[in-house]
Amino acid sequence: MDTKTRILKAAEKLFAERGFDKTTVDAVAHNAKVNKAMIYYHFKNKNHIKVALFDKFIYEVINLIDTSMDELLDFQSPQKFREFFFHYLSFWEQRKDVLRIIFMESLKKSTKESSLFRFMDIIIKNEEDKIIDLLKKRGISTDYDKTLSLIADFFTGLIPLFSYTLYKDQWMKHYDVSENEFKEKFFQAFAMTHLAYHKTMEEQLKRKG
Amino acid sequence: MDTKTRILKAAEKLFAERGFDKTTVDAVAHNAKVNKAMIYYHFKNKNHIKVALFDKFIYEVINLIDTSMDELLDFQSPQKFREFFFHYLSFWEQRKDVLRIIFMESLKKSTKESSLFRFMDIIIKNEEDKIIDLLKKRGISTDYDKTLSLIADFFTGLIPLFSYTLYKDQWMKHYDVSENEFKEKFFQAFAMTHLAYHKTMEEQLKRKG
Amino acid sequence: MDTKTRILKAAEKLFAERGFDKTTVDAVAHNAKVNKAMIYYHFKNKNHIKVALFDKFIYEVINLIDTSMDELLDFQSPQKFREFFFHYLSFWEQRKDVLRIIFMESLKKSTKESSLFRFMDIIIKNEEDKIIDLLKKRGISTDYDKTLSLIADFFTGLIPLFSYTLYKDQWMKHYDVSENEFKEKFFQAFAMTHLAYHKTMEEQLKRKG
Amino acid sequence: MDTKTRILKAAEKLFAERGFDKTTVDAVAHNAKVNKAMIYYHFKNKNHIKVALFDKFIYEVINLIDTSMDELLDFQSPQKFREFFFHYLSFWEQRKDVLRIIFMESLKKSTKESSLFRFMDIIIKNEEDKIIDLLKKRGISTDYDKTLSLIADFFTGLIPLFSYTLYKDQWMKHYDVSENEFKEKFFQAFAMTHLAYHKTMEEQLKRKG
DNA sequence: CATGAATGAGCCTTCATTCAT
DNA sequence: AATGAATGAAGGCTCATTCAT
Repeated sequence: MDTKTRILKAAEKLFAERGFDKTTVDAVAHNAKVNKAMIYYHFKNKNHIKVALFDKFIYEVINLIDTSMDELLDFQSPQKFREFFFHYLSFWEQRKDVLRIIFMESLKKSTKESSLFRFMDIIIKNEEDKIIDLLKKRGISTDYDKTLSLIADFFTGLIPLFSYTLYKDQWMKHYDVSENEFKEKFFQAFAMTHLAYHKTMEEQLKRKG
Repeated sequence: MDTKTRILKAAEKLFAERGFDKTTVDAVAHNAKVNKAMIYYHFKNKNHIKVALFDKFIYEVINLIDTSMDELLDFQSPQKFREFFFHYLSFWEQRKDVLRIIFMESLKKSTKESSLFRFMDIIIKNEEDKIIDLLKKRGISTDYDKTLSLIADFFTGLIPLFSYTLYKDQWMKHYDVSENEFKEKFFQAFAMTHLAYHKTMEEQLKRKG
Repeated sequence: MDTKTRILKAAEKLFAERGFDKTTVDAVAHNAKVNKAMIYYHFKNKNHIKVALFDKFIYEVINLIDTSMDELLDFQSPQKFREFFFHYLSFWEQRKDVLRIIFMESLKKSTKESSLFRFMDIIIKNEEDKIIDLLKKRGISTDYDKTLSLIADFFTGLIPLFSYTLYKDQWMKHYDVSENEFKEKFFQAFAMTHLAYHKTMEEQLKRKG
Repeated sequence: MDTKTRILKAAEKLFAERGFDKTTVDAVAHNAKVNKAMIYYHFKNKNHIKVALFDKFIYEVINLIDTSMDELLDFQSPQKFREFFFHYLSFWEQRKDVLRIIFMESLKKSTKESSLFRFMDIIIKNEEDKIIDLLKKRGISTDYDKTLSLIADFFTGLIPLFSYTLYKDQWMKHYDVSENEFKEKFFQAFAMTHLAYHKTMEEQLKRKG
């Protein structure tokens, strides 16, 4: 693994652990087994490590969508949706550290970091496209409220999903729940809520023609 | 306003703005128009300001529940639920700065801060009690899955609600949506999802007896 | 001596010794027997120490002029001129360290430091005023070339004087000349050159009426 | 232009601009469009670049004297002196960057750099020789005060000349004087002062026999 | 000759915390 | 309760110099 990658790996780990501001460049260097000056050889400054981390993440998200998300979205078949859901979840679980950093940074009122919206946009846009395709295929109207859909996807779809990923460990420990039970019941809750939204939407559209 | 309160106010504002770690004690002192040493007269150290902030918040949450949340929860009457929802929301919007800080801190993997769970517990416990009361009053079984309920309340109820509060400004700006439209549609989305969960639950229990 | 003064004294000494850029804030702190952080308590940054130094110097120059330079300029009486000259010189010799710093900094092409001109202006302006007074008193025309006078005062009056002050030690050592001989002969040289200029000027003006 | 020359050119430019200490080897490398390590291939260290620069300069000064300063010094003919003066000046103006560096460095109290004296010596020595030749040719005594002559040449001859060169740009800008006026009047001032010295000297010697 | 990467020491600046009054 | 000054320990960043290729 080359120096730059080692630095990014270490930074990701430490930023997620302690937060960006509490992580020292020294610590990153040490953790990456790299001379501190090397960090400034590869990155303009501490902030730029974060930027690089986020850029790389966005790139991976785009890749995920391009390579493995074809035809996966099917609310009709419970079995297929289940598969898709857990596959999707596992991707975010693998990137939970970057997710964590993005959320931490996006929570600062003073943030100029728009990475949260940058990648949320990508995902939602993709989902929207899929849904419109689906509706068209089934001969259903696509004349739905885009803003409502956006809000629902963001706050009742993605946010719960990411929160699950980010608070999973703390949650299991605090409520003394096993991973399997947690996973299974979160899926049930998610299906009962966000999925309910998609079904309601579809029915409304069907009635329209 | 006395010194201690001024310090807490300033800290709340700045922590929310820049994050706890990026906020200097100097800045807090300056913003509170207080000599820096006074901060150490009133608080053991920087971390204790945060602790005091969180404690005060928990206290307020308990107060909210004790004083103004009687009989408000009624999923049967849409009008009443609507009222309750916005009343409830306005409380969180008033405390959004502390909420922001709590979430930021709770996202750190290394956090020993349990404030998020501390106050989530209070709210969920309260809601549970209300629901059980309601079920009993209607003669419905109270034999529901506690863990599932907890998960649903946490991830599909409170988390979307708080996220709405915390990302509201960024959201409106990024998607160029007016506050009224945003508010109204968020309510719709929330009703379609989390409320759907409560209804499904109730029906299941009714069948049980 | 208070902290701020100690810092300035130490900075003056070290900047003159090693140059501004080669002097570390650590060294200043150490030399002033002050905690390094105190420097940043009293001065915004390293550069501001220099600024404060220069400002103080300008202030002293103004003071010198206001308090002790009345009626001293008299090219007619060799004895009086001699006295004046050495008195004047001794002032600059006392401030040679700041002078040295000002010259070093002003030599940088990229300098935004105008301190050299700031204080040269003050001195030249003062000298001009004196000369005009003198000429008027003697009923001589004051219609002389201001720019020429400025150039002459600057490059053949002040610059040699300051250079003498600044290179004195190196000079004596390099050419193995005693202080007395050096002083005396520099005076002779100065009298033969810059004084010659003043005399030539006066004669020309006399002829004009 | 070969690498070594490019490095020297870049160093000269940057040292003059920012000062030796404020110039980084990186900047020199970048400016010379040379890999940083190449600098250490050609020069022992940063300081040696300066040394090389000064050595080259001394060499050029010697060359100047050897090739183009024969019989130029003639205080008798104003026209000839004028020509000589501006020719001489133009040489220094071409080397103003090195001159600037030499002066900056020589001003440091702690300097071990003797380059200023090294090249001043060469020039003064040369001038002295010329003058002695001249005096002999005219049958005038050569029994003059060497130290006085040295001091006069240094502080009222060369120093004003170099100062003119080094402060020219700042001066013109600060006092809003055109280059032509500045040049012409500086010559006048110089003639009235330093030239006056030479004339006085000669007269004194003539009287001696 | 040439280059990209590496290194250790050090520099300016900041910060949480304390002290004397 | 209040304040200005002080302190030690970092923290981010830079720099001269070197190495491997």
